[in-house]
Amino acid sequence: MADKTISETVEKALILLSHLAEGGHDGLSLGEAAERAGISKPTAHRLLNTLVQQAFAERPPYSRNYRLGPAISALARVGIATDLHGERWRTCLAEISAATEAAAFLFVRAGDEALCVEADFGAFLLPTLSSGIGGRVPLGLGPGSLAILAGLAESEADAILARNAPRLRLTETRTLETLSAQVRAARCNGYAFDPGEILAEVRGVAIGVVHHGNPLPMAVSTASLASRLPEERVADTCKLMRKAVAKALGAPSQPL
Amino acid sequence: MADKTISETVEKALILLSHLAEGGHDGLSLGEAAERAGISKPTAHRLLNTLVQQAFAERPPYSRNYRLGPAISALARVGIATDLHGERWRTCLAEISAATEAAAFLFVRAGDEALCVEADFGAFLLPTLSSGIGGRVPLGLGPGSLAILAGLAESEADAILARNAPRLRLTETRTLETLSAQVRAARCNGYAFDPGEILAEVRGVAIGVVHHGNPLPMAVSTASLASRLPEERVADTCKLMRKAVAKALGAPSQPL
DNA sequence: ACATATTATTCCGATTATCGGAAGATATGG
DNA sequence: CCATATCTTCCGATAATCGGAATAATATGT
Repeated sequence: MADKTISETVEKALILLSHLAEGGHDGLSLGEAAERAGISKPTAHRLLNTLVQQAFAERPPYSRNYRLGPAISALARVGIATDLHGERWRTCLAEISAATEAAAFLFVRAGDEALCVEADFGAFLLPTLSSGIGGRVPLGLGPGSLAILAGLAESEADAILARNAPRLRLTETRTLETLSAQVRAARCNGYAFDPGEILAEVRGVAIGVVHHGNPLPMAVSTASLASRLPEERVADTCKLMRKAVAKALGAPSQPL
Repeated sequence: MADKTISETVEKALILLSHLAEGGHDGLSLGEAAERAGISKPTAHRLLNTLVQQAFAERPPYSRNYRLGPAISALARVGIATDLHGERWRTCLAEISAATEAAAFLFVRAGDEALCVEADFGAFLLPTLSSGIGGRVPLGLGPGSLAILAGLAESEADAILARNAPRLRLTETRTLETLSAQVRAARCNGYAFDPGEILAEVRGVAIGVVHHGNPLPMAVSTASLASRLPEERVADTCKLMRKAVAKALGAPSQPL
């Protein structure tokens, strides 16, 4: 269905690999992994074994699951040490921060949380959910989280929201249902907006990072004082963010 | 030829991916990548495109090369933040350090260098080549480097030695040829030994990390004062290191 | 600016690996 | 110890893969 210049088998293996990250230290069982990746169990089995053989995955001694392996760790250490993409994201965030007079953040999904891996507070120090690089937020809290959820399958997003429920600061007017609706809205708008719901007077906008049409489990978000981000400027802010992210990713512009 | 439970296509793609790390920021051209991975150019082209489509690779805007992509960076950040394997390696190094009364290090290959990603100096502060976590050594200098080279194809190892020649402290008795011979010896012995050649009075032993029979571009090494590591204890030290590494990797013991 | 060499990309038919249902094995829990 | 769930292996029909050769795009030298 997709391009003819693409190997479907490898595509499945890579999807499987991406999903393995969600299992964290304990990994995923064969069935879980197969289901999340949308492939049959025998096929998943063969592909996972291939990943294991090449050390991209491994099986914890105490269980029959699969988790990310030493080869990924090696790539990770090298990637971090050589600052593989950090500089480009920092540039991206700096642009956004400068143009919007807001703090800008890059989140990546880590299991059921969003992990802040880059941040640019610009000239203004704001209280934020993640409080900067290394900070974590349960998926469902704040616009960055919502934008990441919007990139996932709806059933998966809802499952995560349910698991994170205790940490999502739910109230009478803020329920799992309203959050799920916000995720759907984000999916359809292409951005997530928090009008000061979580931290009073702090507004945020976030967009998911899309690479070649596939949503990555990453999001770029901004946070600013409500007075600095009137609703009518949200659309403009988004356009600006999308442009900056597209530049960071290279040529292929962000869709929507 | 190999196991029937393994996908050859995916195997090739993963090998390709591993080799992409060697290109650093500039990446590798199609031809280079295909050659290093040992596959034909059309196939490499298709597989690399698949990697690009899934964001595991990307093409720098200014060249036609391929390099590691945002998805790898994302996995990397998550892996580091959740300390995916760090704890196990630290335990491994601590065991080695305690048992041998020597400093212990974990190196991973980063292009033409070895990058120290974990270190345990034990009770003794020694001068070392990499001087600890984050330190870099050109491949060819020190036992850890040699052990990594020993895990590569001979032609590739020699090519790296040649490129690194200016940094390898060559002398009349220490030439590219003797180094190449040391790599071959390490490949056949299963360990690399430095009898104080680089830093006087500092001896080191290193073994490559092997996962399911495939050498990973990683090595565990020790460094201690010459008086503490007489030649006759080298074999024992190696056995001990191999056992510790096998434990760190899970069940499958280190061969040789 | 043109010609040439190099490298990347597309095409396509023969080959071969892949896919997934069903059967068998292994672990888990009562 | 048996029942249940999950994982793993088997195997033939199917469909994707492979790589040589042709073509296109880019880099290099004059």
